[in-house]
Amino acid sequence: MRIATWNVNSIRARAERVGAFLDRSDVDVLAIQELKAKDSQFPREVFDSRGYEVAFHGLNQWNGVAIASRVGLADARIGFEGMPGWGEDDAAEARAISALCAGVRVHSLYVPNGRELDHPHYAYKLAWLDRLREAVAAELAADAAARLVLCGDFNVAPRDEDVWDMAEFEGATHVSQPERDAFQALLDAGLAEVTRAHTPGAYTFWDYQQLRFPKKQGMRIDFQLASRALAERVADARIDREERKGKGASDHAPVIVDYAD
DNA sequence: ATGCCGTGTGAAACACGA
Repeated sequence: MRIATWNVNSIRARAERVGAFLDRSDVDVLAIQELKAKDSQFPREVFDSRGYEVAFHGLNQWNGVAIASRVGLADARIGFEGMPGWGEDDAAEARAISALCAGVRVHSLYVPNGRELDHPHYAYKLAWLDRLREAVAAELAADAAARLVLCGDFNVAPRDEDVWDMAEFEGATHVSQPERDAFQALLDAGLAEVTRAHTPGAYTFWDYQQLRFPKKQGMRIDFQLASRALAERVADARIDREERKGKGASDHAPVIVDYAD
């Protein structure tokens, strides 16, 4: 089974590109982040016309997540147990959705950005990651052999090599120790990051500003974290860097993993 | 060339991203 994760930065602006990606990439499941659309605005036809079932969750112009599958899509769940909210009303944001696809619990996650180290959004990000860890731990405690994968934009660069120049990130989010500790804690809960070993030195995101892509100044912040039972089935992984090229590209590239049946 | 920020809202300027 081939599973991809991709922060598309607007599903409406990227509808044609997403369709073209499905046509050429032969993915069975696509986890999508940053829809930037509410449910009523979601372009179902992109997926319907290609034989993909799709579950999506969008509340407004921010965030938004979806899962498309051509190998079955059942028991879609919005959010996760204990997911923190944000804002004055502490409302849940559209940052998590999961579904059962061919026996695998696939999560599509858009981890909060954090904004600045002293911003309330940073504390929100850390709490969000910690509650996610608890939810995963509970899921694996119930079934240690569960096949599950956390796909998404984690907004954390776990290692120094995951940014082009650490000097550019002094005092910045994404590389701070608490964020990296939170990411590691997710792994310690019983998950393995399965893309890095197959894509050494690669990035998944390049800022639109400052010519980051042609300068090869990117970040590795998009991952697939698989449970042990699924991680042992990984055959290959790649990052579709071509997708970042040209007019109308998302600032993130798709991250694709092949799992043996 | 991969090329100097993009998307949504709403109709100018701002929120948000990382």
